[in-house]
Amino acid sequence: MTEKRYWLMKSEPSAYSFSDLMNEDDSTAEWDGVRNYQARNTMRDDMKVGDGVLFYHSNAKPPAVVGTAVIVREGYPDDTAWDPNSEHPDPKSTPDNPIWYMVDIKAIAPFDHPIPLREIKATPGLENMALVKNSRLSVQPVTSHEWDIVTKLGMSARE
DNA sequence: GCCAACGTTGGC
DNA sequence: GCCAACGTTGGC
Repeated sequence: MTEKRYWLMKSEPSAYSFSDLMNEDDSTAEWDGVRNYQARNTMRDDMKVGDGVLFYHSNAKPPAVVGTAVIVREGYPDDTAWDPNSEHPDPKSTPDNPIWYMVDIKAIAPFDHPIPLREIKATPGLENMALVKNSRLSVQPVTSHEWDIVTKLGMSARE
């Protein structure tokens, strides 16, 4: 039994929001369309069923962590890559030689209080989050300590 | 293998 | 809308 790990995944809410995920059958969706090698490697090699996910809204007002999700299927080829009608086709990727991978995630719960990036930057213990350090990575690791702080902030009732 | 040009991300 | 940071492409 390996230790449960934690991740953060970004989406622009205008393209796909946490509410969209909640509205899927079984609150579950394929996380397709990722075309970045580092994010690909994370999904293909590192994410395991049961790992926790912070769902982050980028390019939002304000940008914020808005809820939690869980990995329900481990990395498998992203078939949208060889669909010319998909949003991110990549003719170099084929069923025999897939380049891009995806996972399935399932929504757990929206935060009572979304945590804006501004607050993450100002919270002791979160200043080293990949979100702050490398703001462009769309799938990134989160430490268990960071997970505890963020979920506690997000789920607790505040004045 | 270097690196300039270019495209994308994403906060502000 | 601006632009910094970063990744990718492609000429050489």
